[in-house]
Amino acid sequence: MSPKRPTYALVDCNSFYCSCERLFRPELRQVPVVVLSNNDGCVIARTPEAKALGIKMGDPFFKIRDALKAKGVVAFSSNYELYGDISSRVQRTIESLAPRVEVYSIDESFADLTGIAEPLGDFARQIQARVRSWTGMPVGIGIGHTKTLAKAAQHASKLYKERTGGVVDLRADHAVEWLLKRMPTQEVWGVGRRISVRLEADGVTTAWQLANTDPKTIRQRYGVVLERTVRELTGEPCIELQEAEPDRQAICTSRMFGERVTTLEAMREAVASYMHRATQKLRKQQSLTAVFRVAVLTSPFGDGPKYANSVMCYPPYPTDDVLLLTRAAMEGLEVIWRDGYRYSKAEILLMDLRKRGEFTGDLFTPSQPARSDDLMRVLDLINVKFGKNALHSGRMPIDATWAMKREMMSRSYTTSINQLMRFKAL
DNA sequence: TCTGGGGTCCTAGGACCC
DNA sequence: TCTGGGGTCCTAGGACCC
Repeated sequence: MSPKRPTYALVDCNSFYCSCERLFRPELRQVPVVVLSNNDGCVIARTPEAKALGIKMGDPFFKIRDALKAKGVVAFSSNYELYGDISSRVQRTIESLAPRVEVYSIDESFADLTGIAEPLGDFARQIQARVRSWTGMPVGIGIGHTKTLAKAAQHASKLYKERTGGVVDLRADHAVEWLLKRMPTQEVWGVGRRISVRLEADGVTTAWQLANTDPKTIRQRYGVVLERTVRELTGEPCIELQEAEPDRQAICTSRMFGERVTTLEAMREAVASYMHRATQKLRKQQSLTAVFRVAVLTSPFGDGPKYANSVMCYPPYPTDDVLLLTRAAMEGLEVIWRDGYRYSKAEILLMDLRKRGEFTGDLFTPSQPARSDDLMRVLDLINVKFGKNALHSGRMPIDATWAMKREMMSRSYTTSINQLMRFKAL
């Protein structure tokens, strides 16, 4: 084995959202905890204790509310401000030890361990211990020669936590074989429900069988994505580490309402609010949008009349000006709005994003005037200083009737001076 | 009453061009 | 009788991820 052979670690926070809540509620360490989606809709994170009680991902909260209470499960509304801040602390801690890190999601990072001194198992335990001591977050770590194998190793570290202490080194061939033989295809990174059903019909049920199919045949029957997965399972790297986070190609803000919207006026407020949020993300990555889409939808559930429609809107020039975009969105909304429905959701999708400067105006296509730039700069400065929604367009309400329901939300302990943790001396 | 949100990549097919 | 071929761009839809 060449010492240069690529080696990756996947660092994964255990039940991330739930663990964030537990950080500031130590009395819940042994108590089953779940975190709910927006509007307290359904379960999106569970501690092992909650899993053991049979609570499933996606269980609608209103159906299991009483059962949760009876079993002593504590439920939280999702608090993304808190999770986002804890996440960046964990990432910075990992980066203090590993030179090259890809932030893969809010609770997972890949680290490139190529060339790091053996034993790597000890190095991984060092990361684990430092994250625990600096942030309080428990993490599991998997090591492999490809990202897909590192993922599989991390999966095993969770499954066999007692034996492994949450660190699995899956570089040896016999270890790979042992694990993949016990791993259903659907647990493999990149194999979802649809593909696993088709694979099963082809007689492939374990990751080991998948690793031993002919990649060319897989490409023909399933496409290049699965082919890469197969190669990665055999130890051939096909997916590289992405250190720099690429700019988004589309920015979407869509949310269910806390209660149904039935008037155009309320829908205008909602669309303006979503545009406010979407353009903040847009300006953060310093892009301009040339086309966007506004959509309104009724709930797919229940037996009320259903309606969903969307419209593409074209601002006069690529822009990040929330006022201009909000006006255009209001015109678009007029086109698709129909009275008589109980709307459950609206959506803003900013598309055709361009970097500033990439777009060159000419005589006939103007570009954004400097006063818009100035105004947006001031808007963002004020909102950084006084909170995300301190300054906003007049269309956006201060207190909306349709706002998200979050009845069980914890404090923003780490990001708001008014919500710090409090102690009482006895 | 009440069922998440935000992304990515790939492919197929149509329009259009020379 | 015989009815091109290759390229690009765009869009819609499907699959996946957390």
